[in-house]
Amino acid sequence: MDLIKNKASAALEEAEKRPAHEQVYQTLKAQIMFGELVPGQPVTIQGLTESLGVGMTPVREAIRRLISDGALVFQGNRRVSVPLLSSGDVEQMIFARISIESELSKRATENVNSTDIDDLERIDQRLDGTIADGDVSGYLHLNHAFHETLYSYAHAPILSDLAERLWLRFGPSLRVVCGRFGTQSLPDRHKDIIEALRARNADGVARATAQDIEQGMELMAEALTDAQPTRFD
Amino acid sequence: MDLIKNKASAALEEAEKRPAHEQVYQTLKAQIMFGELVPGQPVTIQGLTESLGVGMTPVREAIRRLISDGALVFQGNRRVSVPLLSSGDVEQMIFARISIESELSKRATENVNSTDIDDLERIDQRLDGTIADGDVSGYLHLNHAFHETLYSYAHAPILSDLAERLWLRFGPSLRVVCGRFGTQSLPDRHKDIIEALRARNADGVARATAQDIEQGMELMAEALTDAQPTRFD
DNA sequence: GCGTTCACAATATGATCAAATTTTTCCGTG
DNA sequence: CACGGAAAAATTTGATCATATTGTGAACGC
Repeated sequence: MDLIKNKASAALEEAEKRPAHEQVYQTLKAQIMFGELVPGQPVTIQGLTESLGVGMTPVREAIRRLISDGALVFQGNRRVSVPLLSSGDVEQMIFARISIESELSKRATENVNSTDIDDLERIDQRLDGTIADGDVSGYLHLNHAFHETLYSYAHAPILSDLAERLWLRFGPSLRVVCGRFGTQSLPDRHKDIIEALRARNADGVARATAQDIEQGMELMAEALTDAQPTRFD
Repeated sequence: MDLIKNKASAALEEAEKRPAHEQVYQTLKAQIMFGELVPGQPVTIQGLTESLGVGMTPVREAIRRLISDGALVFQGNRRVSVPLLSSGDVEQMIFARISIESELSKRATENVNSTDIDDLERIDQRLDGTIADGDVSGYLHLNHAFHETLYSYAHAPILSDLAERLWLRFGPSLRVVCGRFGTQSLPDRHKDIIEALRARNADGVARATAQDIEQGMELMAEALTDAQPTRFD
């Protein structure tokens, strides 16, 4: 009897060399960060073993990692789900993101060469395309790529890791906001960032990054308090 | 009537009932944070299954969580070990710790009552005892307890989580520093923190916290560059 | 309503397979 | 004959799975 592989497992076949638990982790991470899972949605081990076509051990390990990342939450009674953010959570993330990511963009400015900036600009142009098309998924991927690429120039793995962890936390909720308001209402400061980068103006890059973050996160905070006026604590 | 359960036994049962993977995680976390494992030391799954007396699945899950925490590193070829910090790593952690933990102590100041401050002072007094006795292990535990308790007053779980993650990263290396120089050479600003807390001077608390962090981390940075003058990249 | 029972999902173990490191052996060279 | 290095065997460790056990929530009867 040959097992018919579904499309979810087909995505895994790309890098066949890596261990299964690593592949499951990367797959789930992308699904969470780019909002393919809805906040509050329960995540079951057995459901994933079936949809991903692997045993439960790799799935368990991936879920543990994502819980430590804050990308999933353990609901006490053996239940795991995608986190629902409170307005307090978002407020803390705004502070942390501005602190960490401003510094990352400042450090990136010290190290970039013009080729790097060109790469960044190309990503931003494609990003504009997704906004024009209303392509939410593409927008989320390219917006992340823009920031990740910028921060990679800082050569600061520990700070980058902290930033990545924060992105994982708000990914599902950001998707909800985009789904509600569309991509049109998501202004960004990427042009300012690129301009300041070309001028090698580190403080300007940091300031533009902080504004970019604040704009996006404030929008998310509003949408969340709007959607969940009451929370049961 | 045996239907009535008393609180103490219920709490005890709850502690006993924690799943094995959770217990393994907590055990390893403490061992790493308080320096019972040496930086660079390899960590094997089978070694832990024997020393902890549990199966490999709980051990694997705990290790995955700790890798996501940055408390353990995956060495490419399936090997896991306690991280060795470079001076660049320490420098990034200084920035991140000061950013996050200053904010936490600032927020804590807004929420504390005098009982909280008394608790903190009691911890600090016991901490002084361990310094006098040269009790490195006790020092590490109580120093952590002091900061964790202070930050818990901020009611900012996401920021606290980021801080905890950083503590896990430098725990093993801090232990090395203490082992080398003893506890005498570790000055802290805890008295300043408590004083500013009593005055409800949030900026003062934040400043004292930043100084406390900077002093400790700088000492660690010196000791590390001293111990590992050359690194092979 | 309350208590018991039932079904399902999660936890944990041991077995099995694969990969990597270490040790051993063998051959060639000085 | 001794030494060094490469190849191969052996051992150790990691990865995955199948299965048994346990706990949880829900349905049912009282």
